Amino acid sequence: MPELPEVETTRRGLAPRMTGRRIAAVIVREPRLRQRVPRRLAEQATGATIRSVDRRAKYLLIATDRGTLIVHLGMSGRLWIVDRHTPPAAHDHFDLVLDDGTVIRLRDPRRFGLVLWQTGDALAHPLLARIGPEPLSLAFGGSALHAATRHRSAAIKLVLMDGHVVAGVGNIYANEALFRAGIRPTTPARRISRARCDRLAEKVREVLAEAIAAGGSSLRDYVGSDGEAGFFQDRFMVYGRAGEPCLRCATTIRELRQGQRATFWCPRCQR
DNA sequence: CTTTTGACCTGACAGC
DNA sequence: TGCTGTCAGGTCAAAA
Repeated sequence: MPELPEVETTRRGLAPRMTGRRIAAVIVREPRLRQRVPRRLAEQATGATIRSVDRRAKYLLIATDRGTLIVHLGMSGRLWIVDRHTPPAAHDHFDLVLDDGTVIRLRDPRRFGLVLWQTGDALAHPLLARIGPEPLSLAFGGSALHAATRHRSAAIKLVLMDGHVVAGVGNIYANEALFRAGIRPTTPARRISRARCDRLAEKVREVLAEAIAAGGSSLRDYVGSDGEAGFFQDRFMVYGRAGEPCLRCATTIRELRQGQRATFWCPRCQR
């Protein structure tokens, strides 16, 4: 379900409701996520006071005075606020109950998500330590992208989706950024000039920022932490539009497979 | 080191 | 209606 804009939308919805609150209870109904939910999570986290709710790539970092709860939504996860009397439904694997009665609930049918606990520096966790620069930070730009791609013969779209090159660019926004940059997704990464790296990095930032401003994209059942749907899906130029006319030049949008993921592109606008 | 492939898991949907 | 096959927003480990 969620790419970076959806995770950021979730973070923004949760942060004001969670910051400063104490964790009153931790309920694990199904520990078998991508990694097993730590057995001692409840005893470690209960009673901790939440300092902040942050994001690194697509990981949510709920920092407390005792350690950090690391949550990833995988493909189908969603983290939202429910009334404390809402009975858990199917796939509601995890609840965080706060001292004011707020319940933060994780629903994840496919169980590709994660709930982990890390004491000390959360960013030192093995899953986070080697992630590339945040796309919306100053550390990412044409210069960084150019440097990271010089020895990569793989297709630019695959490299863009490699979290060690740049954090959090998933399938939808990789497709959309490449369209905006006018770059063919199959181009070997090392063949992209510095000028085009500048342009591509700029378009990655632009499309992510626009999607965050729109509250993310609501596909299938995704909604934000407050239950509101995002609406960026209405602005897709290529994603999911195979066979339809390009919104810029009317050429038929094409589809191919790269790394077992669907790629959509306009053969005229992207070269 | 990089690249490629398969694995994890459930639900929705198309086609028969 | 039910079966089968395919696909889905992510990421990692293993093999080449």
